[in-house]
Amino acid sequence: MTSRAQRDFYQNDTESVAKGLLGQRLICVADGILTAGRIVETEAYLPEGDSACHAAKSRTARTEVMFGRAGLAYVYPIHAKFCFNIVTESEEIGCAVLIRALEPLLGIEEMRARRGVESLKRLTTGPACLCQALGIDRSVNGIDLIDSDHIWVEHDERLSEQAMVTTERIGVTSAHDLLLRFAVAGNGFVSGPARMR
DNA sequence: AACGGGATGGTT
DNA sequence: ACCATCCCGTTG
Repeated sequence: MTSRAQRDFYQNDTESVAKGLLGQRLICVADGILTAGRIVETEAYLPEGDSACHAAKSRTARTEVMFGRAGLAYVYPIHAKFCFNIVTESEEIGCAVLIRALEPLLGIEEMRARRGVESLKRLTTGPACLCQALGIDRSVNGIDLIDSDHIWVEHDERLSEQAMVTTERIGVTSAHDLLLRFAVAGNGFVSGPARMR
C-alpha cells in the first residue's frame, strides 16, 4: 500500500511538517531509475523570526519558489552542490523544510554509482549527499510533489514525539537559539556528532 | 564588474 | 582545522 502525501500535509506550520516528514519515504525517478529513502532528519526554516531562512532575507529569483504553494520542491545550489527542501504553509509565505538525511531503501546500487562511494552510511547522510544519490539537481526546483511523476513523498509510519530528537540546526550562522532540527532517535543515517558543531 | 559569504562535504 | 568550488545577493 502506498499513499502519496497530499497538499494538506504540507499546508501546515513548518515545524509540524518537518516532524511529520520523519519516517516517510522520499521517492525520486531520475534518468529512468527509481531511488528512494526513508526521511530520518529534517530542519524547519520559518517565515517569521528566523534569520537563517533564505526567504527571510530577501525575495529574489532564488527564493521565489519558497513563496509558492505548499508541496513545491525548493532546490538551491550551495558550494557546487544542491540541497532539497519542500515548501510549507500558505502561498506568499516564505518557508520550507530541508531534508538532511535519508535511510536508503531502493536503488542502492544506483546511489553508489552516483555518489562514487560504497559505504551505505555515506550514501544519503547529509543534504547534498542525498541529492546526489537521488539525482536531484536544479531541474527539480519548482516541481509540485503532489502530482509529479519525478519526485514525491509517500506516507509510511508516523513517529511519536518520543521517537524523535530535537536540536539546533546544523551549519547555520544565525538563529542558533532555535531548536528546529528533527531526527529519528537512534537512527544510524542521521548526520553524526562530527557535524554537530 | 567586483566581492564575499554560505542551510556542504571530503581531506589533513 | 582546512579548503575546493560556484552561485547568488549586494555594493559600487
